[in-house]
Amino acid sequence: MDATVTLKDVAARAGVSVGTASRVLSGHSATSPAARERVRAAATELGYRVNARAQALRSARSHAVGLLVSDVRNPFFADIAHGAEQTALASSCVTLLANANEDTAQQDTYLDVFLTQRVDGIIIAPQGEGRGNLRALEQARVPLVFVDRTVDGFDVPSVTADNAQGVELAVAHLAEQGHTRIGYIGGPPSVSTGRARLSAFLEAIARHHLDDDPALITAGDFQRASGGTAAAKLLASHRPPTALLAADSLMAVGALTEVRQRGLRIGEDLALVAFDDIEWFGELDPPLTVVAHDARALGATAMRLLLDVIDGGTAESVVLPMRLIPRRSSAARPHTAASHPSA
Amino acid sequence: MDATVTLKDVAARAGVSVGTASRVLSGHSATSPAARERVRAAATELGYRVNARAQALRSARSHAVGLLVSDVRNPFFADIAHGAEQTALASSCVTLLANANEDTAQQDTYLDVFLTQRVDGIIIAPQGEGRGNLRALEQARVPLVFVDRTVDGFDVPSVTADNAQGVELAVAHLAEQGHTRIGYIGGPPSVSTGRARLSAFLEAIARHHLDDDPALITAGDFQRASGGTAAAKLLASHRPPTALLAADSLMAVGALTEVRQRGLRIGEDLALVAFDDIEWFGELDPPLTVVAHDARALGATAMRLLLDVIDGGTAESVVLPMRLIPRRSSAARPHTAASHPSA
DNA sequence: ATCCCCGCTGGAATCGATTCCATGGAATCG
DNA sequence: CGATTCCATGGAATCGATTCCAGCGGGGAT
Repeated sequence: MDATVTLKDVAARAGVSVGTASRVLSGHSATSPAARERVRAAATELGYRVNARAQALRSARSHAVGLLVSDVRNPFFADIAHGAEQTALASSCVTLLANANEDTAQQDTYLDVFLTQRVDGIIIAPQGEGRGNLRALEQARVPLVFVDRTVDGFDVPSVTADNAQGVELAVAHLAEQGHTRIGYIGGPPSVSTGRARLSAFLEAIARHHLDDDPALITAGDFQRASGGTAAAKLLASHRPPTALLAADSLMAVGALTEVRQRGLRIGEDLALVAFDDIEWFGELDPPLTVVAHDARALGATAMRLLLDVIDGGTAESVVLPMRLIPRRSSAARPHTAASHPSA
Repeated sequence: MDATVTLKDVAARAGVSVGTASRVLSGHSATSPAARERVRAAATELGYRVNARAQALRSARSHAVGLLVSDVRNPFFADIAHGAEQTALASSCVTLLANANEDTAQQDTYLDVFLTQRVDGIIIAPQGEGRGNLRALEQARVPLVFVDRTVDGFDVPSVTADNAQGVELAVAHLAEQGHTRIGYIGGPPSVSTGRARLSAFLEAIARHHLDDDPALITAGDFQRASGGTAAAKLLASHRPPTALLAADSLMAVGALTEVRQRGLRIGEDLALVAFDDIEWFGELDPPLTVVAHDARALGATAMRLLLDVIDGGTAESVVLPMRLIPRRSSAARPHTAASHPSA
């Protein structure tokens, strides 16, 4: 049971050489049944556990992969982390967790640590323009997979959500309810999902012949507070929107708070649709309509891709579908909204 | 920039032996300024990065620590993970994340993986009675720290919340509002926090001379669904409670849903207080009164303790205080509750 | 019966970094 | 000026597991 039991000890107890012991335990080369049995018995009796560090030094694999997200406290990334980690475990790989905290410098710090630890591969929801260590990764030929986000100019397999489809679902849903003025609370242009969702929104607006007033377009930073600021700006405008579409869940919560403080009722005076489903969005009052992707599947798929690349395969990027989950927050119809007390 | 640059390459380029190169880069032994400069320059030019695996094999430290929680998707554990991980990073240690999924078998699987990876130490929010691999850890003398929960019979430093104080705060708060019949939705007796909070509740009830009707005590499993079941049972009883106290956040959400479905209004017909503050509890309608501990501090403190133990120190267990955050969900006064429509 | 082949084995090299040991040269002191 | 000390350094052993290589013995084929 002691962690300091080494292969040499096992070999000695079994009365064979370390070479034979290794062959038996890794099961690769031919070994005699007698040796096999004795080595296995010795290993069990001594509580032998292979030293992954030594193994990693000799062979190329370390059975450790890095996962770099912006913040696990964001339920969306927590789901990704969980999906990735469970998939890794099934291949007996450990997951090194890293939070970039929306900070490019810390992202670089962690990539450096990953490189030093000689991980077998890295899954990352990248920040910024991909200058710093992201390039170093490519040059070091470390298997890499992007999840949720991508960076232009990198030939790296990715697992993303179908943002265009998601936006279309949301806009179509609101248009169907009769809304023509939809206020958009977007993400930062420095993140690929921020850019993709904005352009998809502009296209969807045009496709559905809705109001393309530039005053209806705002941008936040995917954090809660910015959602409130954006909502305030939209609602204070000359002709306020009758519906809001927020590009992520945290900004949606910020918007929700702001709307309430203005005495407006979501789902009655104003419709609200958010990206990313979070377990408790259905518990809010009113429950929030969302365009959701399966974050856990995102993480699990990314890990599968990564393990494939590590094994020498050539992974193809995957785009997962989004789906609309209509709840009460988008029950508002514009005529009602038109009569709401202006702020 | 290539990951395959080795110390030998650096030494060759600097025109010194590997021994000298190692001494310069680790900065331990005396080296001449000339050698220092040449080695450093060579290392930078080649983009040398020490191989942590090889380093770990030779020296005792691997600069990797394991963190085992039941589920990162639980915001409480996500906070712990974040706090722990950031603290580890400051000591340039990586954090291996593991989800036990409330499953003792998977907990054992992960402990095994950690042992194989030869981590420097492990932080764990333990499950079960501590049979399986938890004992193996103790025997292997791997530095260990318990977080949030403990297991009887283990002499392991821990970082926990002051459950007794938290329960007292909650009960005192409700008693002050005039409640005498408080329904308790507890955790599983297999988890230390479940046991501690229940006994603290019984003591607090006695101390405040409140109704000690055994029908007011229920237990769940810290998962959402069980909170709903428990609430249903409490509310269907002959003399339903006028206030509910839930031993964790997920069960509180379950109870909330159940209460709503019965047409009762939290904060008016019935008071609800929950353990664990979660960012969006203030966004619920009504905002939830909670007894909270700083989960991030819990994780950060646990990591500090662990790093201390790894460095040969003898860490003392820490008990962090809890505090009451009163919000509208506990504004209900019992006389109102008494007149609510019975289910 | 001889030869060859194949399965199994022990021994040794290897991965990359650390650290001990011995040595050479310079510096210091009597 | 000679002897002792000390500092910097190169070389080698080491950590634990894998894998190549050579050899040994047995069985089958001719």
